[in-house]
Amino acid sequence: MQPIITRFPPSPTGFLHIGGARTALFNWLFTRHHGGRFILRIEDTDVVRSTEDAIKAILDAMEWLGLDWDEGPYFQTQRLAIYREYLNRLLERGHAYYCECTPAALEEHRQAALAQGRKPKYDGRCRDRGLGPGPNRVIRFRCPQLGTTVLNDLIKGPILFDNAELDDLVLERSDGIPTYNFAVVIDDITMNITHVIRGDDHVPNTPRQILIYQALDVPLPSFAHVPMILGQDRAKLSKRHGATSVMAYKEMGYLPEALINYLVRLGWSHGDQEIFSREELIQHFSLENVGKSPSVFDPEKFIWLNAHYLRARSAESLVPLLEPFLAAREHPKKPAEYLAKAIRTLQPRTHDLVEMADAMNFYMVQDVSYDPAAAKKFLTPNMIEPFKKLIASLESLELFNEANLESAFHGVVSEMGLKLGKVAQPARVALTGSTVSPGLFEIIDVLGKEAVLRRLRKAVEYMSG
RNA sequence: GGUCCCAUCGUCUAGUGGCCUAGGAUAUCGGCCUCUCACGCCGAAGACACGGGUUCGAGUCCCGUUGGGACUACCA
Repeated sequence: MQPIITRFPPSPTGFLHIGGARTALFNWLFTRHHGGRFILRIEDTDVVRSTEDAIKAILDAMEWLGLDWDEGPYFQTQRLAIYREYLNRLLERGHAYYCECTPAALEEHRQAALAQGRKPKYDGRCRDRGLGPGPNRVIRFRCPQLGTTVLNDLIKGPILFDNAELDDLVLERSDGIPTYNFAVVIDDITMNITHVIRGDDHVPNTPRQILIYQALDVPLPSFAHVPMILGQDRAKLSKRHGATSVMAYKEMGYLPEALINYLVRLGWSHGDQEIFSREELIQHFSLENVGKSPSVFDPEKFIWLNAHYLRARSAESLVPLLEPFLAAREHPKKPAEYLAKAIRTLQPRTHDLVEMADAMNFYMVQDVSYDPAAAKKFLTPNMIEPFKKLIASLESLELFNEANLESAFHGVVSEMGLKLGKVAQPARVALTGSTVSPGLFEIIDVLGKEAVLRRLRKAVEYMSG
């Protein structure tokens, strides 16, 4: 059995988006599962729209997601000689021909056909003129007009196309650069690609590509077309659906393992399992379990997964990931140990790193500012006495740990004949400025004796003033 | 318009003719836990688009209808 070789061929005309990332992921998983080779190929034949920035952005995103490749990146614009060679073979065998129709004339034809309700396809007027090379001439593929072409799709099953529906597509532009449909075939042939796994928006292209394989008399790879990812309006996911770039999610505080897990479950399943480690994914992934229908991108489920992975990670590993977000909020640097301890209290309470960085605020500042409503409700003069007792009790504590803190609190509370809640909320406001926070004793433990006493005294001052 | 694809809770999905009184997840709602908020746990509500066949039996197979989507470039 021949080794499996797949490829991911983004065109560098923009960032790596969610749909492309899932296609890359499926290719990667399929390849890793079978122990094959995964090739990265940059399809930059659209020289007008391709940019260096986009190439870098795509590579960065692949790296962030942990989708490593075994070969490449190859660039199509560096392979022009190869395309030329295959083009000559096609020309020699009469499978291709020169055409001198101008884009303007073609466009006019299209419009006319559309206006009359006819199918807008190239009419083949240069087909048999026996034209040779010349300025402003393109090379077209001589498409068989009879018969049917069958695409045996691994996901969708057999799909039949009537060749009469196809027209003579352009293989090489007038500037000598091949078009996508030609370059992709030649690359897949010369790179020995065994499985072409791509979005099903490519299905209509496939019969034309198959015809080129046949004209060249080379064997076909296997094709697998995965359904689209749609936005919430059920249209193909695009910029207008909000964030669609992979790296935008990094900036929004998402974890790569969450994106991977979310994306893989869009179209693929393994029974009822929702959470997968990368190893499990490689172990279980197969094309047979890829569904046929498109799926809607659901930010709510994605955020749930992200929160899950945020909780699953060690607090220590989160420190370097969170630091840029903290720095963006202009907090001074704190020791990693302190940050990890603080992060641990926030892990079950936040869904992403942005939320976490915001929630970190009271751990990062010198003095907290009170939420006005919270202060008004809880920092009332009747709390002065309990707070003073609390301060005295905490001051005398040798070991400032959660257990001792808890008994110190309970001591004060019962002495005053109060419920813990009566003191806890005011203390929370005093320490964090807010009525919502991690557990009181966790906070105190992280903040440390000095900061806690300082904030409690400030609160007493506030209540007295 | 033409060609092609698709169709199970709002969303992601399990289901490959009897195990389905249709399962899980998320979101929603209720309860428990509790120093607040989360987490966690328990529970509720919620789907086989419709119509014909085939079959002893259909969510599962076939046909049609409807609905949605993709493509229709010297973009990829």
